[in-house]
Amino acid sequence: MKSDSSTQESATSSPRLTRNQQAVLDVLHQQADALSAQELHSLLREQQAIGLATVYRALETLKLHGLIKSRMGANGEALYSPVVSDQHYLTCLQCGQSFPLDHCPVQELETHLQPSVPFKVYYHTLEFFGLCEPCNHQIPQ
Amino acid sequence: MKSDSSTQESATSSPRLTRNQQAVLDVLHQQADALSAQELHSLLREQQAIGLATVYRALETLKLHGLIKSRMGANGEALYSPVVSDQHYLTCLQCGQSFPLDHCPVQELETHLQPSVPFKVYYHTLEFFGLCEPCNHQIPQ
DNA sequence: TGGGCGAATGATAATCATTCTCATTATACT
DNA sequence: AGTATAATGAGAATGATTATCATTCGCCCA
Ligand SMILES: [Mn+2]
Ligand SMILES: [Mn+2]
Ligand SMILES: [Zn+2]
Ligand SMILES: [Zn+2]
Repeated sequence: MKSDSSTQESATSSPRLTRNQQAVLDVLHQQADALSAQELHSLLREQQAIGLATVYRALETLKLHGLIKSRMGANGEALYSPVVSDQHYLTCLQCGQSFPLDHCPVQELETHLQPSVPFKVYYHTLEFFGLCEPCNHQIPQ
Repeated sequence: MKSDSSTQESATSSPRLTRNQQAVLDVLHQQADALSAQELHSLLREQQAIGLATVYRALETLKLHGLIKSRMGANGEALYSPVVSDQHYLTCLQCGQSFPLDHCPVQELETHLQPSVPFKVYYHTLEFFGLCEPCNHQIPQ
């Protein structure tokens, strides 16, 4: 179970990925949940030498190629995941916990989407915010 | 059309807002587009003395009360808007420009939502990412 | 009406994820 | 091999957001 240098298909034509970009993408594909850049860096370091800046640059490139997406974590860090994982969450505004939805409510909407401007859609983000059961009770007032 | 100190109704029971929290909320209601915390601070300063920290604290409180929501701007700053404005965007991954959608595709979905866990939903965020027409051509490869 | 107290505020420092710089190294191509 | 170009890493810089902490405000009640 290692370096699948096969993870390629995407929204773009033909992404020529560097070894590091491919390594980042592979780790993201191996993980069940979204990872922060720094978590990614730690995981990658277990197998090879790589700088943090390179991880950030790889993430930027992969995102521009429509291969990965990101959402904002509770503590102000971006969480990255492959575009193919169409996963959404209920997120608590108080404690930051995220509860996964069991299916995407806008899957087919994206294809039917009729933008008023020409635009090439790679992916979407959808998230519901509110209060989880415990937090809903201990809210002041 | 000015300072409605009446902007109150929300998802929560009875939000007792401070003068500053109300001022922040009022400015957000007056603006057509989402504002960053620092833009808000500048606008508020035109009418009254208020510290930047207070603006951030007001935003946090208003968010916890389900009165406002935020999305990540292109340059790493959070953009705040009232929850009542159900507006979504196509955002370009390359240049950061945002193009508004003309209607929300998940409006009624939110009410029908059947979470696997008890959860009080205040609002949702939905955004489509990709490349705008100009950027789609000048992408390397 | 004045005192007391907890919440709110503001100035400022601290935090910390992300980005920038720049010297070095790998890669592609002839 | 030799050169041009892109990628990399270490570390410094950036900048939005948070934490501190001393001061002030709003509010209740004797
Ligand atoms: Mn989806
Ligand atoms: Mn909506
Ligand atoms: Zn919670
Ligand atoms: Zn663009």
